[in-house]
Amino acid sequence: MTITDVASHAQVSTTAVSKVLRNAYGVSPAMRDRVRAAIDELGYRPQAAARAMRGRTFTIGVLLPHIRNPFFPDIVDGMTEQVADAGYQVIMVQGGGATPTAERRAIEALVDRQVDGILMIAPLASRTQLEEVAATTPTVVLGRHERSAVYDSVLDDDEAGTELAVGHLIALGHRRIAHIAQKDGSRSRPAALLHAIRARTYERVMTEHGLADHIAVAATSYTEEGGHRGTRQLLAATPRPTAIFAGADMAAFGALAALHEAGLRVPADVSVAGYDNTSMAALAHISLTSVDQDGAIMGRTAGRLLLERVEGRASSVRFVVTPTLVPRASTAPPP
Amino acid sequence: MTITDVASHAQVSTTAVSKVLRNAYGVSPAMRDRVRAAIDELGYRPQAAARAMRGRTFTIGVLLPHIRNPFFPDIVDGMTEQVADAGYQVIMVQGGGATPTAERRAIEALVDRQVDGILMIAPLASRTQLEEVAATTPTVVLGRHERSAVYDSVLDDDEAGTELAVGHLIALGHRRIAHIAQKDGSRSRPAALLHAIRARTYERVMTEHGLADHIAVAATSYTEEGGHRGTRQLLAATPRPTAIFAGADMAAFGALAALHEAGLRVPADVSVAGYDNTSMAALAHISLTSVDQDGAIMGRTAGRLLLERVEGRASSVRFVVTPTLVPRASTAPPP
DNA sequence: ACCGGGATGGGTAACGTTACCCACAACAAC
DNA sequence: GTTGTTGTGGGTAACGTTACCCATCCCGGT
Repeated sequence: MTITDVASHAQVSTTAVSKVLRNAYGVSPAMRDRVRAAIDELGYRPQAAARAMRGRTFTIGVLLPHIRNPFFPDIVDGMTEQVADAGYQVIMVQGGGATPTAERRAIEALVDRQVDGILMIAPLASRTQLEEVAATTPTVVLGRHERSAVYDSVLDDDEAGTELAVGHLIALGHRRIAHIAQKDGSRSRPAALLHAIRARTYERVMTEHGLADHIAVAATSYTEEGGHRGTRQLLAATPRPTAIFAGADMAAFGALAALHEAGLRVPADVSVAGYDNTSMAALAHISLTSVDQDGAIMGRTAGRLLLERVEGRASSVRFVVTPTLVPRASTAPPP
Repeated sequence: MTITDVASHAQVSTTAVSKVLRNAYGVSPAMRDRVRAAIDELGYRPQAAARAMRGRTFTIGVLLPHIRNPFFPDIVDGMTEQVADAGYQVIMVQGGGATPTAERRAIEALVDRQVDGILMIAPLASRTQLEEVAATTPTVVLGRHERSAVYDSVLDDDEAGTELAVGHLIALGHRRIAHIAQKDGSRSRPAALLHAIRARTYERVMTEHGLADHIAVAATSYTEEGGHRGTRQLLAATPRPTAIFAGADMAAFGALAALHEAGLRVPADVSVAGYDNTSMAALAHISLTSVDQDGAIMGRTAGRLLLERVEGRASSVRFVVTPTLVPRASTAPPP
């Protein structure tokens, strides 16, 4: 079932069919209808691979660190909503999270498949690597703060978000506030990555409030397991922290588990705050104070920017959303 | 950067390069080394689209109902682990969950991209539709109980799992046990889908224990929102149920939220059990009794079966995992 | 009657890779 | 010496689609 079959069935040339498929110029309404009818009748569907050889694949690739984080679906759904109408399909690949090698392979997989645009969520790769990809394929990077002339950026103001969270804990009277950060395996360790910003801002805010001596960071990862391990490290200190600011809700969940195992009550003994305001954080049994960033808008914007780039825009755009604090029951004044 | 460039750089034919790339027969070790060197030197990467025109794409497509359910990552990770060594890349598409139209589009997207194999997780499509796809592309269906000669099945013994959960509640002394099920939008409504099995088995177990009069089902969806809405429906009955068996952990989380809002304590007033034993269920603050099924093994097996089919196996395989019950603090004797 | 130009449709050469064949050399068996 | 056989390498025609170009036709203006 190829374009040739459709052409002979509709008594037109393959060129005509191709034009109809692409809404190209030079087709009379009569022919369009005839071709459309033939396509429906035969149930024809164009092969993406053959299209890729000459033109577009109508595919947007999304690189996710992993699909465990409940914040990513918001982004992906926003993206899908935005590009579906234009006939684009969203495909996702997992980047393997902590190891830059796995991420690199995932990005290459998207490039090899000639997707028309790539959204990379918090990639670990060096800026040079990202720009190499962006030189070939329209690219939007989400969650990194550096500016680039070749790709667009969509990000949350992580400084503001961190200030909100840490400021909230300080306002409650906490002084020994610890932080759970993500340690990535990359040698280059781009300082512009969101977790680096959050960690740095945590230290800055602590210092500005005269709490530099109480800075304590467990560099594990933004996962449940990382939060668990990080909390155990932090609890080993004497005196132990009275509050923990986790760089992501997932890590905060792990922190809650570790605190419970240690026999500590939240928030009576230790307060916990997260970041991302995932739906799980709102559950009554968890009720996690968290920083909210609008993932759906970020996803939609990323989609729009990619479509613009596919259509030819060359200038670089930077879109920043402002986070808000959602205080819940996991934070309270220190004991 | 094409195969021709590599060929001329290595002073061999394109055929030779192609053979090396595919590990095909008819290459001397000397030539293989020479070609490999040229490939590395030039940083050549084969274009998936061009390969797809003649041969394989080395891509496995995974259809997910959505990426919000924390059980799916286990499956995807198992799959990835299994096929990565063979050089395959896993790409994921979202099926839109409740609407068969969105799912159909997602499946078509995978077929159009000529993936070498497809894993469909709990698809809603009719068996006929699935078999049409499977006739063209090696297919593994996860979470459906019907037998097919053209695709392989990987599933959890949902009858056994449901018996464990409902039996556990009955053994605790509950009689008014309600169920939260998934209502799919399909007209055909395949009875072999996992949620249909769970609902049917729930009714059977209740009946077998003489509790037919206490059967109460809220047909919403296996999501947090569905669990929330379903629970509100169930609580409207008088007398209200003393236990809720949600067909999935996600729905159980929604149930916990709704119960909390209604001022009911878990498990003192109402017990709650889920299915999937997601990592969230284990959190101390939630401590949800749940049915565990090994997603990693299911994913690995699905990967193995797909690779076998790509290699030519035509017979049909069915792989069933046996679930276990993980009792936690969300279930207790009725008040 | 002639010309110009817009609208419409088609012919055809790519795109990068692989499957299928064939060619040749080296060597063993008769 | 002839005949297979095996190992090794290359030539080439596809695969399905689109971009580019060219051929008509029709209409209005001179």
